[in-house]
Amino acid sequence: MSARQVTLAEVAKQAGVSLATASRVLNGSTRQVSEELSDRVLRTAEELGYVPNASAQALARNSSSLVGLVVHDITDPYFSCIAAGVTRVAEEAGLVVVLGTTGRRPEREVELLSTLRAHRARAVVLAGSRTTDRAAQSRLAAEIDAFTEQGGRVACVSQAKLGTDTVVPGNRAGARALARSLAELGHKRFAVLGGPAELVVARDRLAGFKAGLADAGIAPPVVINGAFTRDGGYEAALELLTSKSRATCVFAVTDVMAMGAMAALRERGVRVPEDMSIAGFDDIPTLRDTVPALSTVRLPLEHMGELAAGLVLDAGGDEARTVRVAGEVVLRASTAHN
Amino acid sequence: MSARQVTLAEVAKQAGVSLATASRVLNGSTRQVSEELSDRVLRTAEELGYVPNASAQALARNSSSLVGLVVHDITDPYFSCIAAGVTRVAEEAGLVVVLGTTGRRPEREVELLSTLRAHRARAVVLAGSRTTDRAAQSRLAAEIDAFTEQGGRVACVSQAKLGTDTVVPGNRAGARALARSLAELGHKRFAVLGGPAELVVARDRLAGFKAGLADAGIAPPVVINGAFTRDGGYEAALELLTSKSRATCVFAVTDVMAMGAMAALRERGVRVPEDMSIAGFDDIPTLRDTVPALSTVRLPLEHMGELAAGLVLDAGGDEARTVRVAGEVVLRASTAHN
DNA sequence: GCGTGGCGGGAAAGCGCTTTCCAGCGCTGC
DNA sequence: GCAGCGCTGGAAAGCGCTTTCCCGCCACGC
Repeated sequence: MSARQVTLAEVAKQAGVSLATASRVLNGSTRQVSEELSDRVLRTAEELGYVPNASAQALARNSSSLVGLVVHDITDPYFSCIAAGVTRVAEEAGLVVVLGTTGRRPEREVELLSTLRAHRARAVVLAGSRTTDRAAQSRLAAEIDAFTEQGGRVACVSQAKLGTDTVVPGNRAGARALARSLAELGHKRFAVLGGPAELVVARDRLAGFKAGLADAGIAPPVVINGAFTRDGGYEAALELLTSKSRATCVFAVTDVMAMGAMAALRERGVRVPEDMSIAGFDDIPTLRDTVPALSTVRLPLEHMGELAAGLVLDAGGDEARTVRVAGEVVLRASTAHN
Repeated sequence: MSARQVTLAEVAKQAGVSLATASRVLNGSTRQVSEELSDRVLRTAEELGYVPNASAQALARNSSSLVGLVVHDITDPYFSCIAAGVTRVAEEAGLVVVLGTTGRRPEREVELLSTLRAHRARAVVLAGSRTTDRAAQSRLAAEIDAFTEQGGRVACVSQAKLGTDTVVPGNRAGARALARSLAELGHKRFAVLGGPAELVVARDRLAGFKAGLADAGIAPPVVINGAFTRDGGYEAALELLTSKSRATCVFAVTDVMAMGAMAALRERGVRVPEDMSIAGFDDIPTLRDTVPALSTVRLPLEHMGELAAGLVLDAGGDEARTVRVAGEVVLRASTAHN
């Protein structure tokens, strides 16, 4: 146990070259090394099972191979899809992904960013949805500044007015298009199961949906806010049912909430789509096999993760770049004509 | 941009103390520092926005705060649940989780382990399912040895004869109990949608299921192997249907495969559970709202992640420890009396 | 023949921290 | 009164690497 790790110095000594030469061979510096020495070093390194000490490299180079990924909840398929995209790109670039979960606590996001700064992470992707809480936002902004000051790059997925690179899904436009499509099905009275009022994503989707209804000349929807989770959707749907609303179609601002809502409807004997149509947002792959199949707005989540990682990994200028990603309305069995 | 990072030396100088003292104050060494100096250091550190350089600390202490987590596919809810458990425990312990995904390629697992070794990760949780491929296993074993040699700890989730700490779900026992429960429903002819033959988890579940059927005096099931994914389940179910098997109940070795299978059945007009009962394994939370609700064997996935992280984080002896986790049969609407 | 420049190799100075070792000092015990 | 001890503070030696700087060597041109 605990045999000491093989160091570059040992490799160099064994190969009969200097530390500098060994280093140059084993990490591909700009400097040339004669083939003979190079071979010798490579061979000894192999024999000894040399693995460079990443901390030492990071220290000497003043830059690490870490990329941060901050999500609210990795079990939420929305985030795990994005995470998959980010890790794929990062791993291809030979980088290592550090996963941080916030449990939706803004202060945790700040902590994580600070930890990542301590590790001199090269970049970080913030996949959490921004809030409108001013205090939290400004602390976060300060951390982000500190992080970029230090030479790290930051990208956000979803709305962010933080001056960072951003991948922006078409929340507003997608929800608006969805509303119009649903209106075309003949529905006149709508309800929306919204997320927490301070979540920008939730607000955008709600606003977009309202706009779409307005486009179609339909009265504004009943809005019920719940947590941004399956249970939030469940509770909100129950509330909707007890409210005696006469809505015939309900839009849950995420697929996950829609699942909860459908469970609630089912329990109360409300049939989908016969008694009530329901639509979600995101088009979570794992949920595509549900019955009735959920109408939704498809977002290329994994691709969004890739895009964010791409933004954050190529140097880019000082300009904050924004990549827009469109949502595509997908009507399935959970919404019917009315 | 790129303002130089505040170092301990600057803090020390500013506070008028030595480097040693500053270090002692800011990281809580065993040594005492007078309250006066301590306060001064703390205050200056705060003022300057000092954040210790994790790489330098890791180098000096020869141990980092990184914990590796290796999974096949983070979008698979099985893994994302485990990941959630691991990250929770790690974060509580003040550690940082490095996420690696293998895409089910054994060599990638080895690579990741080597990277984690380079980073002097303190520990790693391997959540991928072991295979029976001897070559791959031995390379992995070598990497694991190298890792532990260097002082790191390794834990596996699910079967592993690699001499590491392990969290073992009751795959065999769970599947066996499930088979008996299904037999009690009156089914006589069974089919199993198994995973790839070399996956230990898949084999165990299959073996357990067979044993359970034998217990009930029922003929062995038709077995169709497919990929360990939703699509694998879908394909396998199609194959089952075209095989003209007369099974009335099918067991998919994972919930995710069961979802694919149900989709296939639905497409072919086979009603669940009227025409065919179906059961899965894992009890993935995200899938609990599906209709018909899936009968399955519940595994406390998130808790398993916590257990694995726990094993790998408390020092423990040299003994490889094993924690067994029981599966609990949960019959729901997808299985009916026959 | 000698200055020049390019090139491969090595010595050594860091990178930012931890930790050992030593110095000084105020107490205690005889 | 003094040796001895415990305690706090600082100097300095690393930790394992990268990279600058320098040196010697070998064409080459005049």
